[in-house]
Amino acid sequence: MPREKLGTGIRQDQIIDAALALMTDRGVRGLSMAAIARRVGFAPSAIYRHFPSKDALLDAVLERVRERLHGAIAASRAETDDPVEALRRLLERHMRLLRQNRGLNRVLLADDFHVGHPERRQRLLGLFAGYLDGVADVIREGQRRHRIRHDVNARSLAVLFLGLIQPASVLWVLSDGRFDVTAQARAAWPIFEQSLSAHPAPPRAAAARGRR
Amino acid sequence: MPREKLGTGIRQDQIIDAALALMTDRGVRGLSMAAIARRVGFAPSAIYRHFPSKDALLDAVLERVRERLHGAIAASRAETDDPVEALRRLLERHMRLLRQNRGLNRVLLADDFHVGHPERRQRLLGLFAGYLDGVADVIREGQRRHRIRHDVNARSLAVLFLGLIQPASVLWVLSDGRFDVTAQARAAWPIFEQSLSAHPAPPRAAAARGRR
DNA sequence: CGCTATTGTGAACGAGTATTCACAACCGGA
DNA sequence: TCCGGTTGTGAATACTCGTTCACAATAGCG
Repeated sequence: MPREKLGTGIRQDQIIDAALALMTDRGVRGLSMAAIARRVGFAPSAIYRHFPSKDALLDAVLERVRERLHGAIAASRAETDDPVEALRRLLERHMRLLRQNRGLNRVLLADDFHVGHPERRQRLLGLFAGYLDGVADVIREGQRRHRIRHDVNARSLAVLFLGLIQPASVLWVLSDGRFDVTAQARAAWPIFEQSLSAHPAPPRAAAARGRR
Repeated sequence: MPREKLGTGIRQDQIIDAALALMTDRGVRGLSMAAIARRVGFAPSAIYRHFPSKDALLDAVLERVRERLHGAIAASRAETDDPVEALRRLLERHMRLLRQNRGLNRVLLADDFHVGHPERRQRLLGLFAGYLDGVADVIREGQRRHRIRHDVNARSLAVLFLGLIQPASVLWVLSDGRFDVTAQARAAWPIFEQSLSAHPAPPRAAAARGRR
C-alpha cells in the first residue's frame, strides 16, 4: 500500500470525522487511537503528527460539535423573523443533526466529557450555556414583541426547550433508532408553542392545587 | 488488619453502594474493580466471591437504579389521588433522588450502558420504558377524570415530563452543583401543569404560524 | 471442640491502552 | 535536480485493567 501524504489540515478533519463516527457505535469509552487510525487508513502513531495527544483530539471533537449546534441556532434565526417560528425550525434542525450523527449525542452525554479533565467539563458546560444563551436570546426577542409570555424568565424556557430534545434523543439512541423522534417532536412542539403564548396566571388551574 | 468475613448478601450491597458512589466523581469509565475493592476495604479479587464478573456487577447496579426510580413513581401515586398532584410530587421526588446520588445520573446517561453489551442496553431501555409507562399511566388516569387534555397521547406527554428533569440534571452535574435544579423545577412545573389542562386547539395560536 | 464450606489474599497473567522514537518515504520549493 | 521539512511506519515502552488461582483464615454447624 503506497502511503499518501496529505496536509495536516485535511488529516485533522479526517481524524475528527473518524472519531465522531466511531463514537456512534463504540461510545467515547471504546474510542481508541488504534481504531481511529484504522478508520483513516493510518498507523496509530501517525495521529501524533496532527494532534499532540488524545486529549487535544477530544477537545477538537468537542469544538466541532459546538460549531454545529451553534450554527443550527444561527441558521434558524437567519431563516425567519418570527422568534417562535425560529424556535420551531431550531427544534427540527437540532433533531436532524442528531439523527444524522449519533456520535454527537454521545459527546454531549458521555461521562468521559462529563468527568475526565475538569477543564474539558468546563468547556462542555460552556457549550450548553452558549446554546441556552442563544435560545434564550430568541425567547427574549419574542417577549419584546409580545409573542411570548413575560411571566417566565427566558433562561428557564430555554432549558424547557432543551427538554423537548434531550429525552427524545436519548430514547432514540437507546432504542437503536426505533423510537420515533420525529413523531415525538411533532406531538411536543404544539404543546410547547401553546405554553409560550399562554396567558399568565390562569385563574382555574391555580385553585385546583391541593395544599397552599 | 484482621479480615472480616461477611455474608454475600451484605457484601453485594456494599459493593453496589461503592460502585454507585464512585461513579459520582469518576464516571462509569473510571470505575475499576480495584477502586471499588479499596472503598469496601477489600482486595480486588474478593469481589469475585460475590459477583462473577464486572458485567454482572454493572447489571446489579442498573437493577438498583431501576428499583429506586420505579419506587419513586409508586410512592408518588400512593401519596395522593389527584393524578396531576402525583406528577408534581414525582418531579420533586425524582429531582431529590438525583441530587442525593449523582451516580444515578451517570448510570442513566453513561455510554458504557448505552453501548457495551447490547443486552445491557436493552435493559436500560427497559428501565426508561418502564418509567415512561408508569408516568403515562398516571396521565391516562388524569385524562379519564378530565383533569388532563385528551388531544395528546399519554406517552408523548410522559416523554415531555421527562424533559422537565433530564436537561436540568445534566446541567446540574456538569456545573458541579451550581445550576439550581430546584429553581428550574419550580419555574418549569407551572408551565407543564398549564399544558396538561390547556384547551385543545386554541384558535389564535394555530393561525399565526407562517406557512400551511 | 473440630470440620467444612465460605470468604479473603496476594501474586501473576494477558489483553488493551496511549505514547515515543529512530527510520523511511514523500512533497514542494530553490 | 537536489534538499529539507513534513508526513507515515512499525516496533517498543510503560501502564492500567479485569480476571485467575493456589493458599490462608474464618464462621457456623454438628
